[in-house]
Order: sequence, then structure tokens, then C-alpha cells
Amino acid sequence: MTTSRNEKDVTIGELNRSKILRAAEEEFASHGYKGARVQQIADRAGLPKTNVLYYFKSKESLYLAILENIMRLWNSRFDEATVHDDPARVLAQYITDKMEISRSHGNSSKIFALEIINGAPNLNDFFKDQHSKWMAGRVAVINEWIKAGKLKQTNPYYLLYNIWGTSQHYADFSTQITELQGSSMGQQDFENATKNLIHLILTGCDLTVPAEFR
Amino acid sequence: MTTSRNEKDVTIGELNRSKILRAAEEEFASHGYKGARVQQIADRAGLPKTNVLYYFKSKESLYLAILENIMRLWNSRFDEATVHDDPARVLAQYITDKMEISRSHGNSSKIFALEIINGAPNLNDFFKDQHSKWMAGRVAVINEWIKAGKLKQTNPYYLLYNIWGTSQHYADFSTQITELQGSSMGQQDFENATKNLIHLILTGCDLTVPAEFR
DNA sequence: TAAAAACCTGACTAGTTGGTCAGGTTTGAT
DNA sequence: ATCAAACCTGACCAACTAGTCAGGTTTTTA
Repeated sequence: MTTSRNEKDVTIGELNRSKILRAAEEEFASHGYKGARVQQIADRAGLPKTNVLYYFKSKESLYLAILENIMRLWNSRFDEATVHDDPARVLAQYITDKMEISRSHGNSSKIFALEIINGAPNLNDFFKDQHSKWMAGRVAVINEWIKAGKLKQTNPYYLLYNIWGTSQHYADFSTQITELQGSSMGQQDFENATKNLIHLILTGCDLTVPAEFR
Repeated sequence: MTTSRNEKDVTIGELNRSKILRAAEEEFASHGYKGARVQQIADRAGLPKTNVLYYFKSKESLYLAILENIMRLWNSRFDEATVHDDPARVLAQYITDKMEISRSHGNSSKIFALEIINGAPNLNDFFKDQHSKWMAGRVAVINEWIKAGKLKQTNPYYLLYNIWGTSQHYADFSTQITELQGSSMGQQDFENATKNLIHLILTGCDLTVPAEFR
């Protein structure tokens, strides 16, 4: 038996990095960038503060690393949709994806929301530009659907804002929801909320909900 | 001519207080509670920092004063609705009110959102309790509407979350919206978005949009 | 007009925070 | 066994922040 690592082992560095990232996500999500404390992140990760700074040069670089991970979550099947696809299926799937992110990556959603509310001071121009281009592309597809008679006349921007606003709400306002309902939302609640939302958005667009999303 | 103030005059104290509150709203909205700097609030208000602390004992008491103002905004005509009212009109009006708050009190909406995302650390139990009771009352009315056949079977919680999520989005994500649309939303845009949202929510509930909200 | 109340502020302080540094130990390849 | 790379951390510090305080000025009241 050899003591050297094989490909499946994780080095202690990799383990600590992921510990730190997880701890930092919680801390940033519940206090914002300026409000987050490096010492608190270290405590959550069960490491001395100095060790956190050993893996991540600074609080800022740690935050940017997290932000980069979050951006990757934003990708979805909607990105490649074209006028030839069925709007009902594409939108229903997109809503499902967004709701799933709210459920399984609540802290990421919160950090993103905080970033935007604060005026996106840490999102670089590259991301903003990329995001604008993505939006322009999606708006174009929606407009083509309308022109092709596959979707009723509607404002594509508001349509997307409605999807974002509703699905984000379940992550960002989870505290309020828990308070008001008396308990936090479980897997089943999320499934119901997703179906509810798909029905709302699709009906609002005069679309029929595909059987597989009912 | 007398130099003493008559009833219409505002004392210098009242003027400064409102200057400070306005400045603090901006600062808290764009940096959160922990991230906000008293010095920065003073600069925005055009006053020395010591003067800010003269009017408000501490950063916390200033924040709480703002939070109290915000809570007053949350009142709406929906609060007194009963089963005898028309759900279509009540909901359309409620959506209109919410959208108007997003338009005219964007910073307040943002501060509220930040507070909730961070787990509502500064909202006292009295408010939470009051809010829960309000929610229970509204849920009851919606359920009565359903029982009376005035509204189709639907989950009252999700209905309200959908209204909140969508309307808040226009305030909280204003930065993103401006970025994506190339310009910020004006009065007319808000009116269109409001009509769009009323149509969406009401159609989703099988309700007809009342003529005065079209 | 005189006293009281309200308003103002520069200089200071105690506490907190992100980050450095030097001197360690452990791990892995050869 | 050796050596370099990776990992670890207590002690420390410079910068910043909310808040104090004492000694003012201005405004209002009687």
C-alpha cells in the first residue's frame, strides 16, 4: 500500500478550500460583502483566520471566487433555445431550473441578489456585457415566437422579470416565508410552488402547460 | 414682522432630520446595515458626522427610525378587504399599490429586502407577529373567496408570494433592469409593467381584469 | 434682554478589522 | 533519507469606525 495520493484522493488543500468556500457563502449571504467578517468565515470553517488568508489572498478574492461559482449556475437549457423550440416547454423548463436553484442554492441566490441590490459593484464589465448579450438573444427568440404565432403578443422583458422575481423570491425571502408559514419549505413545497408558477406564467401567455410539467 | 417661527415654518432641526433620513436611506440601501458608514451618511447630507450623531443617538437608532418609516408604507387597501369585496378589484389595486411603492420608494424596498435576506435581524418580534397575523387574515379572506366561488382554487400563499416577488423585483433589481434595457424605467414603463402584472396574476386566477385597470 | 433650549463641531478614543510576517510542521516525490 | 513544496499559525499592526465630550454659537421663550 502506497502513501502517495491516487487520482480519487483529495488533497488537504482542496478539502480546506471547499470548506472555506462553503463557510464564506453562508457568511456573505447573511451579512453582505462589507458586513461579512473573515474571522467569522474562519470560525464557520473550523480553521484559524490566518489559514483562510493562506488559501485566499484577501477577503475580496474569496468573494470573487464565490461570485464566479454563482455565475456558472445561471446557465440553463433556455440559453440555446431557438424559434423552432416549443415556447411552453422551454419556459416551463426554465422556470423549473430557476426554482431548483432557489431550492438547492439559496445562499448563492441571496449573494447574487445582494450584489444587484447594492448596484453590482463587484460584477465586472465582462459579465455585464455577457449578460446583456444573453438577454438580447433571449428577447429576440421570444419575439420570433410571437411573430411565428407560437406565443401571444407580450413584452419579453416583463415576461423574464416575472420569472426571475417569483423564483428568486423563494430563495431571497426564505426567512419571511418560514416566518409566515410557520415552517420552512421542503422539497414537496418547492415542487408545488414550481407547478403553481409554471401554470401562472404559461397561462398568462395563453400557453397550455405541457403534460410533463403538471 | 416677527422672527419666531409660525406653524408653517420648519425648524432647522426638522429640516436636518429629514436630510439625514434621506441620506441614510440611500446609504443603507446601497451598502446594507453593516456596510453603511455614518461618515458617508453625513457627507451625503452635507453635515459633519458629529451633527448626525447629535440628531440620532447611534447608527442603530437611525436605522430603526428608517425601518419604522418603511413599515408604514406596507399598509394598503388590501388590509381591510373582506369576502364581500370583488377579488379582481382588490388584487388589481394591491398590485398597483405594490408597484407604486417600487417606483417611488425604491430605496425603502431595497432596505426591506436586504433586511429579510439577512434574516431580519433588526425586525423585532412585535413586527413579525403583526405581519404573521396580517398574513393569516389575508389568507383567510382569499380562502373565503374560493369557498364563495368568487375565485378559483389556488394556494393563497403562493399567490401573495408571486405578487410580492414580481413587484419587488422592479425596485430591488433596478440596477440590473437598467443595465439590460439600456435605460432606467420611467413612469410610463412602470404603468405598462403594472398592467402587464395585473393581467398575469388575474388571468392566472381565472379572473377578468376590471376595466379601470386595463 | 436675559436665561434656557436647541443646535453645532473639532479633537479625541476605544474597539474592530483585514491583512502581514516570520518561523514553524507535514507531505510527497525521488 | 532528503529536500522542496505545501501547509500552518501566533503575534502583531496599520487603518478604519462608531461614538464621546467639552466648549462653543444660535434661536426661542418669557
